[in-house]
Amino acid sequence: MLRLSKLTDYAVVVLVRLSDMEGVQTSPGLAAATGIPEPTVAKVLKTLAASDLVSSQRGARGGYRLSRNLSSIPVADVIASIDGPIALTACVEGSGSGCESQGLCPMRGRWDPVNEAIHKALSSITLADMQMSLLPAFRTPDLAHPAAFQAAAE
Amino acid sequence: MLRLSKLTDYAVVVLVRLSDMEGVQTSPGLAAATGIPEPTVAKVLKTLAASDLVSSQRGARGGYRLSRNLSSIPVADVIASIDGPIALTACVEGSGSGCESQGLCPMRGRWDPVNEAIHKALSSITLADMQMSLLPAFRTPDLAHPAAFQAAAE
DNA sequence: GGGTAATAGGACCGGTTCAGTCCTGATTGG
DNA sequence: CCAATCAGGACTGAACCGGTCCTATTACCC
Repeated sequence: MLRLSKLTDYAVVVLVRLSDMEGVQTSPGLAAATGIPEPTVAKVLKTLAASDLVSSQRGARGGYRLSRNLSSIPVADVIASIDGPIALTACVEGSGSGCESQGLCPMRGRWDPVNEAIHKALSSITLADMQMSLLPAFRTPDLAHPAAFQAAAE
Repeated sequence: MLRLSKLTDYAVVVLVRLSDMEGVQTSPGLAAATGIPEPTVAKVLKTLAASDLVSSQRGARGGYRLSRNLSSIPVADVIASIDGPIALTACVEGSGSGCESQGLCPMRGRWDPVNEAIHKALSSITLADMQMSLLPAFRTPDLAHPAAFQAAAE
């Protein structure tokens, strides 16, 4: 199957949760609220901040907040932020030399229409859509008792 | 990015090439025609045969042939054959016990609309579409001199 | 001004997955 | 009966990824 990176999954959770909370939120705070380990939440938030999906405030009393509304964030943006450009490809881009079978790669351009279709599909779904597809029980978590999340996650 | 398995890429190449050739083709023959190593071609064909995308003939003078026309094979079918069901997911299915955070997984069902959109997109594109998006030079390879492919691929 | 709380941005390690190969058996034509 | 071919699975080496941690840097607050 098309494997989605776990980090992307976390990113969606964190962003949705962030929209439920008021003001700036620290990464330890979000970790407690989501049940995701703190270092991992921090990593995700740093990546999201680099793509301007969240804005960050450094220093004491700092933290993160959404830089746009959930309905203005297509899931394509989140995937692109964490996993890189959306493209179904087997060719490794890091190699610099391109495909090993230089210029004769029979794949050249073959997947383009597929990628285009996928990108279009992912751009039409926003985080607000994903938020709504949750079970109601998880839509408005009891923020007064974040520990309940921790316990349940074990 | 959404990584596509290399085998799936090979599968598309082999299927398109298969449609260009007459009669049943052996896997060594297709390996020579595509420049893909023979054991790998054999593995791909076995998998495709298990999904009925190609039909196989065992024994001497046996081989493979397409079981449907290229325009009747959505790329979704090829991906599903090689990579398994099309679903963007971070949850590991092999685990049997499902998500570790039993029943409280905040993801539950969240990606469903996304998967649906992707599946729809991939079902609307056939191998015939991908064949056409090739550079003309590679559309009708010189089958009389398959060695040219081998040499160029090195 | 100094201490504390928080983000920024890497480096790093271990586990998992995957591409690729090979081996043994089953089937069929000559 | 022999040779050619597919079927199916085991195995290995390498690449990738998740997760953690460490060291700056920045800003608030006393």
